[in-house]
Formats: sequence, structure tokens, C-alpha cells
Amino acid sequence: MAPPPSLAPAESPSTPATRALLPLANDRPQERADAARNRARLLEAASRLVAEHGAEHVTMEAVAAAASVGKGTVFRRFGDRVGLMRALLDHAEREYQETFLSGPPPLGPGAPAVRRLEAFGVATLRHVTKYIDLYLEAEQCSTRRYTVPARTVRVTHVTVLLQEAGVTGDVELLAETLLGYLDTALINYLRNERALPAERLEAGWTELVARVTRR
Amino acid sequence: MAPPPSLAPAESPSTPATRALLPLANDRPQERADAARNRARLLEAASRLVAEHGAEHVTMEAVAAAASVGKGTVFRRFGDRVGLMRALLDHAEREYQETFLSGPPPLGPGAPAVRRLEAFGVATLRHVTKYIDLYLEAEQCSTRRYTVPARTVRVTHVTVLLQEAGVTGDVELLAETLLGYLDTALINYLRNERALPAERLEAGWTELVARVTRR
DNA sequence: GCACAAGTGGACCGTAGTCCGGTTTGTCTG
DNA sequence: CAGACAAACCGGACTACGGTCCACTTGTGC
Repeated sequence: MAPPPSLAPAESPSTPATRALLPLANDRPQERADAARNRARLLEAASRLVAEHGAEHVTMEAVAAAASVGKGTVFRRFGDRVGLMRALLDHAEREYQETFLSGPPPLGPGAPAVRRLEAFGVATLRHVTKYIDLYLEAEQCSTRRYTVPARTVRVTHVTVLLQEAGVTGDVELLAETLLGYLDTALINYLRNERALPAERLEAGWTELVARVTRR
Repeated sequence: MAPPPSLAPAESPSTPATRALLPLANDRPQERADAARNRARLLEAASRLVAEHGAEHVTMEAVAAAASVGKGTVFRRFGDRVGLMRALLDHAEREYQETFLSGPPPLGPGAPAVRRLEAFGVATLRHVTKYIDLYLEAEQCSTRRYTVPARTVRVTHVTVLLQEAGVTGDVELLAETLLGYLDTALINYLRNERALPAERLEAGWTELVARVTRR
């Protein structure tokens, strides 16, 4: 049902759940041994339950029970449900970010900006589609969706690429618009409600980039 | 705090809450007198509470109590919280829809398509901004946001205008993209979180339309 | 008036999130 | 190294709220 959520990397039992994703990865000074152990157990349990029953059917209490831990501990570690889901996405999100920030071209640096922009959209469409149910859970509240580090990274990336491509005008707003096309809920709607094939969405992105970057 | 939500029109005590907005306004055959009375009382109470405390602080139970009605009745009439919020928006939404479907140009028919498109975006930005907190409440669940009649109307409208403007390519996806710029949560973020002035958002829309429609 | 569909209300349920008394852990001191 | 202390942590009882259920009531057509 759910895609394998690929747990947080082994080297990060002391990683705070609310930590910024790639760009501002300042590690919290210390976390007590028992706290770290519980975080790991909770992530493992949550990951298993999500794989078994789908993200939307996993309750916080069930996660706590599966990790043999009190409910309060779950909330202390991850803040709220959204925080837990984000923590589950953390590893995959980091890998994805690395591909366009420092990976090989055309996604990473080295290719012309427009080419990178095209590749970025396609990569994002595929990445989000792969973890769609986790992303949907992690973006429940429509208000908090925009201030999350993961989105900031994308906006910045697109903004920079647009500037490199020589696009003039209100590049910031243009970047927000482009990212609107890659919005989780929109992708979910077009793919699952309207049953549009992936190829059409990817072609749509390429067309959009072309429209926007031509001078 | 909340803008006056301007109750549903007086002629519609028998209007079902889940009725489609403007385009498919088929009235439900009959609604018992007591049911109609309770609907009116609930809408009045909800409207007052929203104006007093803000939409996000109004609980379903409070609405029921304020209308001297059982909680079950609220849910029977409006389905769920989102349904109630939409019902509160109904009147304003209809007026807004009429302005671009059959109102005077440049918003309504009569002006060239590109001109109408520009006017549509500006009008939508203003309309959504005016009722922003109600819209935010009415779009809580990120999944159900897209299948709502109000959105369908807008997508169709933009699609038609794009075609009239002679835009080629995947016009449907392009319409979705343009509407992404007018998304409630995005507007809220840009206006209230990032504090962008309304003029900039409106200029951004015009610029976007220009980019997309030029051949 | 009668039958019956439609409507009602409040007890009830599930779940997210809070709170706080008790416990564990890391550290500092003698 | 032992003891002591504070901060961090734990867990489960508790609250709040959205939503469901169903036995009972009421309006409506015949």
C-alpha cells in the first residue's frame, strides 16, 4: 500500500525531528541516550505501521504502542502527527535534495539552467508520486505547508535557476507559480482523481518551463 | 476579525448545503419546514460566531448550542465542518461567480479573452482575500480541495478563456497551473506570512497571464 | 386521523494533543 | 568512586473536538 518509507539514516539516532532538512542541518547539541533510543524505536515502528496499513490509517497511539512507549513520548519527540510524518520522509527528502543541489547534471550543477529546471520538475513529480501518501499526511494543515524547510529549498532552487536562465520580472512569484504545479495535493488529484498519466504531467511541466523561460 | 460572511440569500431556506454552486444549481425537491428553520438558525448562529471569534475558533458544538439545536442536526444539515463553512461562503461565492460568468466586461463576456483573464485573476485575488479565513477553513483537507464545484467552475472558465485567447498546448494543465497562483493557502502565505502587498500579487498575475498567452 | 418518511438531539466513539507526578540520566562535588 | 542534584524524560490519565448512531418525535400526504 504505502511505499517503503526507508527509515532515517543509521547515523542519525540523535537527529531532532524538527531539524531543518538539508540546508540548515544544525545538529541539536545533546539528546539523552534513552531519548535517542525511543526516537529510533518510534521511527521504526511508525515506518512498519505505515507500510502495513497506509499512512492515513496509522494513529499516534498505535505508533506509541508498537514502540512500547507512552503516547506522550511520541508527541515530545515529534511535536505532532505532521512532525512524525516529516521525520519519516526525512531520509528520502535528503537524497532527493542532493540530486538537484549537488548531483550530476542535468539535475545538478553543470547543465544549462533551463535544462536543469526541466529535470527538476520531472524529478520532483516522480519523487512526490513515490511517497504521495506520506506527503499528503505531512501537509495536512493547509496553512503550515509553506513555511516548511523542504519547500523553501525548492523555491530558492527554482528562483536561482530562473535568474540564471535570464528570466526577467517578478522571479520570486514566478517560482511560487511553478512550484504550484508540483504541489502534492494537485499531483495527487491529477494522478489519482483525474487519472492523468505521468507522461502527460511531465510534458506539462516541460511546456510550462518553455513558456515561462522563452524571451 | 472575520469579514461579515453575508448569509445565504433569503430565498433559499430550502437550499441543500451540498448543492453545487452556480452552474448546477438544481434545488432539492422538498425540505421539511422544521429542517429549513433549523438550517436558517444554524447559518445565522454560525455566521455570528465566526464574526465574533474567527472561523478557526468556532466549534460545531458551539454552533449547535448557539442555534439551540442538537449537534446531530448540524451534521445532518451540512455534512461536516467543511460543508458548514462552504454554506457560509455560498452567497458571496455566487455573487463572485456571476461577475465573471455573466457580469459586465472586462470581467464578464464582451472583452477580449486575455483582458478577461487578467480581470479574473485580480477579482479572484480580491475575493479570496476578503473571505480568507472562511476559505481556509473550507479547504482544510488537502485532498477534497480539488473536486469542489467552486474550483471546477474556475478551472473551466480559465480553460475556455485560454482557448479563446488562442493558446495552444495542454490548455487544461495550464489552467490548473494558473489557478495554483490563486490558491487560497498560497495567497494567505504570501499576504500574511510574507507580507507581500496586494498590488504585487496582482501585478504578478498580469505578468503570468502575459507570459502564458503570448505566442 | 393515520402511516411513515424525515428530522431531532444527545449519548457515544475515536483520535490528536496536553499535563503533570514520578523516574532516569548525566554531571558535578567531595 | 559514591552521593546528590537538576534537567531531561517518561507515560498514561485527561481534555477537546469532529463525527456517528439510534431511539424517539414531528411534519406531511393520503
